[in-house]
Amino acid sequence: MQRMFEQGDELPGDERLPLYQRLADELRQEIHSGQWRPGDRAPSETWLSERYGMAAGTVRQAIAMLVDEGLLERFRGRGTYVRRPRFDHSLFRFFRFRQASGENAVPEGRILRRVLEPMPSYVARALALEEGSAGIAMTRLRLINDQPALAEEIWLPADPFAAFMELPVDAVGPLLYPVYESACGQLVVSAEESLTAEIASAETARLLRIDQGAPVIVIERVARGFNGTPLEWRRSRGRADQFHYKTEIR
Amino acid sequence: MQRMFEQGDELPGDERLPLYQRLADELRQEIHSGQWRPGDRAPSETWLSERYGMAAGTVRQAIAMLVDEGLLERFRGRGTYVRRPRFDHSLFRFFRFRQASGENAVPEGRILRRVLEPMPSYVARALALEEGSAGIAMTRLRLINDQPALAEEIWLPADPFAAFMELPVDAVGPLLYPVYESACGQLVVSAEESLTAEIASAETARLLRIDQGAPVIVIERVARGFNGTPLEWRRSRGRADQFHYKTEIR
DNA sequence: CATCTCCAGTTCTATAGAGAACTTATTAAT
DNA sequence: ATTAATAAGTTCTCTATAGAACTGGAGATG
Repeated sequence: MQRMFEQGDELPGDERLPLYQRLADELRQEIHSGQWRPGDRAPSETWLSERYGMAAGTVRQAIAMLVDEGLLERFRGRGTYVRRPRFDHSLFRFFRFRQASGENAVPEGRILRRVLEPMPSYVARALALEEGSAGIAMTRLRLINDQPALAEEIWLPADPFAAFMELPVDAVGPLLYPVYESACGQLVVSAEESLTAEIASAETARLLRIDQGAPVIVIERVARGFNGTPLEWRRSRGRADQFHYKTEIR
Repeated sequence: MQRMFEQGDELPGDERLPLYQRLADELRQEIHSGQWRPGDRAPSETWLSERYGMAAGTVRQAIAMLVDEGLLERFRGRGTYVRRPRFDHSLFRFFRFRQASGENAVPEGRILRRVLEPMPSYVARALALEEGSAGIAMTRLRLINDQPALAEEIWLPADPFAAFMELPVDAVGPLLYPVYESACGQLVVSAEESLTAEIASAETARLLRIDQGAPVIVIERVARGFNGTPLEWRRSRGRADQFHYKTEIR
C-alpha cells in the first residue's frame, strides 16, 4: 500500500529506496552538514512523522539506523539527541596498561614542544591536506604515577586550530580533545588507529626512560570531526612491556 | 493492551521483561544449547508468531536482536539461518600484512611439531581447565610467498580434539578451524585477541628468519565455540615491520 | 533438453492505533 | 517552603494488516 499517496515526496534521494532509508539519509545529512550539533536535541518521532507524512514506525526505523551508527542517542521519556562521544572512555577501551590492576585511569599529559611548522608529506596525506601546509607540531609526554608511559608526536592543521597556539601549554589538562572543542570549536567524534611495533630509538628511549633497543608499541591515529574531516594526526609510542591491546572478534 | 491474554506464557523467564526480549532469550538458548547448529535453518517468522501467539512484528524484533549479536543471518525470500562464521575473512579484518598491496591472502600453514603434553598454568587458565590437564601442543609456521610470516604456539584440550591427533600433519591445510569442525565437530565462533610486542628470542628469530633482537608483534588469542567454551589457545609472533593492526573507534 | 511461467513460502516495508513506561515541569496541597 | 499530585511530552512495546520484493521449485512450453 506504500507510495499510494505522496509520502516522503519532500525527501530528496532515490525514490526507489525504502522510505526509512531516505529519511535516515536526510537526518544523517543534517548532522554531517553541521545543522545539528552533538548534544543538540533531535525532533521527536511524532513531529517527524507529521512533518514528512509517514507512519511513526517508519520514522522509528530510520532513527534506529542512526542510533546504531552511533550518531544519535535515544532516552525514553526524554527525547533523542545527537551523540556526544565520551573519548576519555572509548579511546582506552581497547588499550590497557598492563600493570593497571583493573581500572583505566587517564594518564597525565605534559606538552614539551609546540611550534608552527609546515607539514611533512606523511602527515599531510593522512589529514587530506597539501604537503607543506601550515601545521601545529607538538611533542607530548604522558605519565602514570609520574612514570613516562607514552611519547606522542601530534600534528594539527593550523587553520582551524589557531586559537590553540594562544593557550599556555600548562593550561592544557590531561585530555586534548575537550580543549580542541572549547578553544577551537572542533569536536572529535571518531578515530582510526593503526598499530605496529619497533625498537626504541635514542630519542624515544630518552623520553620513556627505557633502554635503547627495547621494544615499543607504535600507534598512529587519525581523529575526525562530526562530518568526517580529519582533525588531528598523532603517533604515540609506549613501552611494550606495559601495554596490551584487546579486541573481540566474531 | 499487551498481556491481556496469555501471549508468551509458554516462554520461560521474567514476566516483567518485554516479550521480544523473552523470545530472543529463548532462541539464543536454542543456539547456545546446541539444539540449533550453525548453518541450520531457523523457523520462519510466521511460524514463530503462531507458535508463541504473538504479532509478527514482535517476533521480528526478537530476531533482529540476535542478528546484530551475530547469531543469526536473514535472507530475504530464503529464510533465517544460524550464522556460520567465515573465519578466513573475519579474523584478518583487523590484521593486515603491510606489504600485501591490497588483498588479504590467507597465509600457508605448516605444522612443525604436534605432541601430547600436560598444559602449563597460563594455558590452562585461559582455557578454563586445571593446570596439567592433557593437551595437544603444536608449533606452526605460517608463510606468505614462502617467506615465514608468523610463528605460532597452539594448545588444544586433548579431550574433544583426540581425533585431531590422528590426522597426518600434511593433510592439514592453511586454516585450522575448518579442520577442527570436520574432524572433531568443534566449531569456532568467536575469539578474543590481546596484542603486545617484544624482542625476537633466538628461537623466534630462527623461525621467522630475522635478526635476534628485532621487534616482533605478539598476539594471544582464545577461540571459543558456539556456547562460549574456550576451544583453543594460540600465541602468534610476527615480524613487526610487516604487520599492522587496524581499528576504528567512535 | 532448455527455458519460461507461475506459485508458495519467506523476509521486507509501511500503515494505523493503543497503551505502557518514563521524564520534566507545573500546579496543588500540606 | 517542601512535598505530592497532575499533566504533557517523549520513547517503548505490542497488536493487526496489507502488499512489495525476493527465492526456489514445480510444472508447462518450446
